Amino acid sequence: MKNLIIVESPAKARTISKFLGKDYTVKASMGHIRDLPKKRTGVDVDNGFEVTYQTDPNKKKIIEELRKAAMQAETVWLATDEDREGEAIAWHLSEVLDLKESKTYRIVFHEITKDAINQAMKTPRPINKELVQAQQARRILDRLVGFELSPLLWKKVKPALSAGRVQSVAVRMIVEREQEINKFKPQAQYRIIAEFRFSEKDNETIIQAELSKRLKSKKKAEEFLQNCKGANYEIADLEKKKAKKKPAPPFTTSTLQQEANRKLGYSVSRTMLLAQQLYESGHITYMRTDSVNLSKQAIAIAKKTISELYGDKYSQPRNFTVKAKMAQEAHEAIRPTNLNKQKVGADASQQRLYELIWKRSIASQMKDAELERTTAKIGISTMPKEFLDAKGEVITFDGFLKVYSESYDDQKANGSEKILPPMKVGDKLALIIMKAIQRFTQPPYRFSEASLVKRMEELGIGRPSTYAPTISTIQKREYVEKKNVPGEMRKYSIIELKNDQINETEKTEKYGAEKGKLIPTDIGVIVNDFLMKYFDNIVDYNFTARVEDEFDEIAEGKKDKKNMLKNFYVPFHNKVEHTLQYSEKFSGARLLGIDPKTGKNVYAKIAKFGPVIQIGEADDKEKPKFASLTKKYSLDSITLEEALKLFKFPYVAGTYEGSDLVINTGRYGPYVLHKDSFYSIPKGEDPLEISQERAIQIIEEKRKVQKEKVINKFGNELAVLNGRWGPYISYKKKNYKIPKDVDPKSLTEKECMELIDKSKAKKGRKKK
DNA sequence: CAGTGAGCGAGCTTCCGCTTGACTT
Repeated sequence: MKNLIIVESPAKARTISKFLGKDYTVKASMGHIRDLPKKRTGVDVDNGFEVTYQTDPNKKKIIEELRKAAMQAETVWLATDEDREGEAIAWHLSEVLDLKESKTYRIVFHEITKDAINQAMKTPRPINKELVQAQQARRILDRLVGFELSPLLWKKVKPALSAGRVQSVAVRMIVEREQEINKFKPQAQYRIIAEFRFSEKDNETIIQAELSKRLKSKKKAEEFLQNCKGANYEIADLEKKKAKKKPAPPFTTSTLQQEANRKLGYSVSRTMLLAQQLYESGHITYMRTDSVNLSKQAIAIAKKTISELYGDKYSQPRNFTVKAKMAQEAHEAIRPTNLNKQKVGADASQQRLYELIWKRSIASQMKDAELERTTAKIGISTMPKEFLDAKGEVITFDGFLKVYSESYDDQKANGSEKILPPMKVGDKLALIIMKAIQRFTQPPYRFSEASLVKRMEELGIGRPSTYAPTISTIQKREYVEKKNVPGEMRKYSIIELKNDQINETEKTEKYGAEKGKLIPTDIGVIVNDFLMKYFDNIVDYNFTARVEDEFDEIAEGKKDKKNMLKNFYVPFHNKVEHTLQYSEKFSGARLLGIDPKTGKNVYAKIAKFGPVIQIGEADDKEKPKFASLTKKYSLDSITLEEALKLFKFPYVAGTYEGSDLVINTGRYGPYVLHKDSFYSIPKGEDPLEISQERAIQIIEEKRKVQKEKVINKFGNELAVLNGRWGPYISYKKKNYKIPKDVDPKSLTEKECMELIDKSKAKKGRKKK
């Protein structure tokens, strides 16, 4: 073997090996090949922050393969990504594979084309040791922060919690957003809208207009309408303005996650899974990137495709520059590998994601859209200083809008693109109706997974490869929950002026409802309070930005890794030690009041197994009593009355079939206990209010499901069962799918075994 | 994929970034 090229991703390796001849073998490292130990820090803080690396046991096979290939090769080309992590991977490879400097070259390329690779091989360079040092500094800092703060949380708050440079700031953003919303006091204002028609020409067209300012009180709104009684209206001024809209740049990981969430309703992890599948089948470029750059070749193909599909006048090749603060741009933007393919993907959800990527990439290479915005000012004879505005917008050239337009989180469904009828200054208008509608100012929106990623990217916290995992971590630790907020009802008033009569009516509206948003839990709030109190420097929004600057200086050789780490670690570690020794247990205890029965204090706090109510003090002779909070309540809002009710558990809701129906809450939520069997009470029901009838209903429902569960049984190990997602085959504790066109009831034992064999065979193929 | 139902104890938990499998529905 003459040449061995090592890249990070196997899909990339496959593509490259197609370009290159027999003299080249291309292999993938599958990311990092070794790391700090799993169970201990692996950093000798007293000895210049020397580290111990361990090879990942799952990577043994790959490493052996690479080592063998490297020994056989005349030349080894380390072609990992051109960023801090990629440089470190190259260095680890050279260490672990014991590569000889004389036959090892470090190369980088940004486009996966034959030319780019050949060019890269003409300009090899040694491994950049400073950049590797910077990566080590990053890794060590994250490890020390995570492995010192987490155990502190176990001791002071609750076991099995975690904290880190990235996740703790993400939680902080969600907690603070919720606090802002709770603090928010809506202000009422009045919006004046009016409908007119022309009094001297065509009577059909209705013109809608609005007062540009809002009126602060009901009194002012009434006055305004009073003053309009008997008024004449005419067009006082007409203004036409030309405007342009530019297409958004091609997708990065973060913008793809946001748009797929807004337009397709995909979660961040679903988007990444589908994108990975598209990437592995060769349909799109790499999906973890912070670059908006397109290759020259891609721009050229886009130009050709746009001309063919829409005509030359729609094409406008463009280069975009990065917006993201800490972008490292090791890859291109996310785009179709073949921009002339409009539709690809193995299933509907892949196709929809691909279509989105295709449209965004193509639109980014198209002309600006041109618009004409018209504003007509309508004069009111009784109030010479006030004007109502009628606004219209016409698209004079659609440009990129032909293909794609970006969505926004706060997009309001008010269809602003209205067209105004032809009119001129002096045209007289007749009022049909004028309304003063009470409107309330709005609190900020809660974060969705995607808008959280957007904010993280703005602050430079996390990387494209970690956005999705971070979001799942903070949910797994139960710091935040993804939930729907039902919203509440409120009244608002409308004052109408019609035929010179003023009428007031009251209406009801729903407000504050949100879907799939991130909401902090009690534990999330308390851990954040703890970190804000003792480690505000770590959860500072600019902490990452500041250390990133220092990592850059290390990479440029201007700063020493050991000094940087020492300057951070010494005060940090002292603070950890000090907190460990001197601070009380941090339970977020809140005194709710006095228990009328015992006269003892009632607290709401976090205990070892989550949020509880405690009656009495820990150092009393008599041990305090505890009750867990049910889902409905949170620590910072539960009242004394509600808290005392929780001590009702376990209680008897009635009897059934001669046995008690006992209601209780346990490890997995509230349940009904009846004759030694447990029946979960569905989420959303208040377990304190379970009647005998409801308890019986819950039991009967479960019995019915269990009865219907077994469709067919063949011996002890094989059965056709009904599960949450429909019928399936269960065999030796493993489950197998039943094809859609097969009737599960008619399946024989033999047919079942055939299906099982088939699915095993399929798996075998996939492995290869 | 369907059942689990704590709370002295002993020993465990944890970070961020790079990758894709193995699992399944």
